[in-house]
Amino acid sequence: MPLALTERQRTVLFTIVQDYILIGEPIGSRTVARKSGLSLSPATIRNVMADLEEMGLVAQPHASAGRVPTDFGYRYYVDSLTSIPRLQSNDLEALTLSAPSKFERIESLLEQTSLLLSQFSQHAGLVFAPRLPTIVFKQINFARLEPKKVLAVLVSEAGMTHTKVVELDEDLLQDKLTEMGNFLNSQFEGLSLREVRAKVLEQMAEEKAEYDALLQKAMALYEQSFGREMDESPGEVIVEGASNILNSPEIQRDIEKMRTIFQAFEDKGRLVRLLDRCLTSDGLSVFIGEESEIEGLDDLSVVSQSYRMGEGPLGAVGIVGPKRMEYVRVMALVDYAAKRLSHLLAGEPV
Amino acid sequence: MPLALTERQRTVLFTIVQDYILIGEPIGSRTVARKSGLSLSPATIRNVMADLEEMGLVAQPHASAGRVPTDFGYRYYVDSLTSIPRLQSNDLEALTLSAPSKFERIESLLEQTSLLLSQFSQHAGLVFAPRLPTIVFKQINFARLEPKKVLAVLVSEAGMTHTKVVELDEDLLQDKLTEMGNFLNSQFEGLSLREVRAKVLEQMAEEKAEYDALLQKAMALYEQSFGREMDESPGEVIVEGASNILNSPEIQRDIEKMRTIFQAFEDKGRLVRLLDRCLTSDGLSVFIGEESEIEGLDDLSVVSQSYRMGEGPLGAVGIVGPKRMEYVRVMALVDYAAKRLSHLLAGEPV
DNA sequence: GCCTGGCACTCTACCGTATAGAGTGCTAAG
DNA sequence: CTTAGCACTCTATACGGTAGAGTGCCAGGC
Repeated sequence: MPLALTERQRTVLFTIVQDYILIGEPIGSRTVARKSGLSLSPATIRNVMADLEEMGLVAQPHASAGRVPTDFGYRYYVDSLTSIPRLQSNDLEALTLSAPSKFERIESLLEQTSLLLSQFSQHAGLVFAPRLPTIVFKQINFARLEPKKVLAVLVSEAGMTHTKVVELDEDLLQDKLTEMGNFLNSQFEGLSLREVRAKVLEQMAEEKAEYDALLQKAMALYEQSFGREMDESPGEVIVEGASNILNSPEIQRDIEKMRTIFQAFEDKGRLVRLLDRCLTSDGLSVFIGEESEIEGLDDLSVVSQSYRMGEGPLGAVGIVGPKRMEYVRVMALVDYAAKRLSHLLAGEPV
Repeated sequence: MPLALTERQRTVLFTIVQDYILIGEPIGSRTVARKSGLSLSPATIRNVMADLEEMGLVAQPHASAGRVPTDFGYRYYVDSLTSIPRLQSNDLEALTLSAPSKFERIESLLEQTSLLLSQFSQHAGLVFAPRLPTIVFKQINFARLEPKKVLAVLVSEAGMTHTKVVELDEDLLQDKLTEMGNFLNSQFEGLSLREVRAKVLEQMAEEKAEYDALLQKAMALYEQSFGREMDESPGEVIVEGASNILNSPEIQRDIEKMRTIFQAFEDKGRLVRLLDRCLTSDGLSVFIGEESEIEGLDDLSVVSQSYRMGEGPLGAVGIVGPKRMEYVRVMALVDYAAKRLSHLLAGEPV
């Protein structure tokens, strides 16, 4: 049910939301009367506000205070934005100046993106690194660290590396390892790791005779290094500017809440659950309060957008801040950052 | 000047320090009289305390409060420990149960170590990853990402990888790149990156004719990827459990201080400066308050110890917490973690 | 000469009260 | 339907008084 509001009710609601985002204190009828442009008296506004409260869109912290938007109120406000906001020209200018236009390490590019988001929004920046199954195989190398102990290094198309130390039953010399690497490279280049995995399992199930022993072992070695990893790997999250959370007064009041929030930021495994929800929705996602379903973030909002390389989405970028964040600006920032990141990864100029 | 205290003064000071660490509130003469074992009256203790105050070892928050140790007081206390404390048996037991005894990725081993330190100390855990010049060359590989764009992947003896995207003047095919990698591997294996660098510069200065063109290019490619990096690279720091800082009441009172602390944790570049000081001292280091000379950590203490692989120290582990941390236990924890890490890296059983 | 009990003093933390201010809901009149 | 007016409620702030903890100092005792 889309919940129909009259024009007047919408205006009052939006005035409350926008002013509360700006001021941070409950908004009274007097203020709304002045700022809404409705030329109505505070008394009339009060009646409208009572209606909005009954619908669950606003609430009062205590009996004689002004109104504050509820989660539902924010949701209605955000849903009313018909298109993804564009950046203001001053933001755009500042961003083109300070955002990186090339990179030497993809990991630091992701980190810089997170940092940039946090600096421009004054909230916490969030970047989900590409997850193992979605990345595209470029090259694999093995290095013999000790007898029977090998380091597998996988390079993705985007230029990220993933490593794993593997213990072997037999001791393989570096020459053999290099040969195995070359073989795997010839077989797998350009496939996603999901596809690689399927191919490996298929080959291993087939007649052993088809390949010679070494190549069979190469397959097994790959499976041992990255095959299983794919199911378990929690994925990486890069959080920057978490301390900005301390700026918002509603958090400052409650130390216990602060602790929970910082713990949530530290527990990457928990955060990653957001990634899936963002990737499936395949657009700009806004999670208000408990909508994120992440323990500890129930007093915050998350805005995120996926970035891509080639066909599929790789990961996502986002901003975490208080529920009274400037949604319009933050949404524009996140969307811009995701698009820019996608371009950079594809090697296109920005 | 070693500052000579009478036996009685030492006892009173230590009682104040230990009790304040335990309780967190200013300690009065009455309490000291009871707990010090000195069988003196509070009045006498008060005289001793006045002496200690004059020497700058203790202070009163306000005129009619008990005494609190000053930074200097903590320093005297820590310096009085003649040897590095050993772990209590219950800690040792719990640690052997929950500490990892093998690892699949060195990066996650470092992370787990940081996490372990934070969990056992209830403060923030700190791990400085090995820095570029100190690591030992194992293997290098090049992957051609796009025309004229190559990813260099360096594997260290310990099994860490370092990557860099390099833009080339000419387009080199993967075959050539592989050949270049093999050549560099044959030249450099087992050298520290500092030594590698010296060798590269030396070779490049020599007669160009000595090597053929490709190998000359290989040297240049190495220099371009990791040569310069060595001077600039800020080094990596892994902080876990920063939210534990919120446990200490003296921090909770001052939101502004909290923000500064969290910002310090986020600014890895600033933290890394501690590493140098810890490596040069080459033992267990304790920085009390401003001694760390890190902006934002002036109300905290840092305990750290270096870990090693082979001859030289690689990096350091540590704990950051309030000045009234349990120094004895924390020092034992940090020392144990560093030793254990060194063993694991060397492939020895623990 | 050192130690100790006693005492006056100081400072904080806490509690209750009073007050100003903001904002509401309701009612009655335009 | 709108609005002015009014009584009511709740918060935040300031103020004063009190209990408690701890100190410094002094005078007397071992």
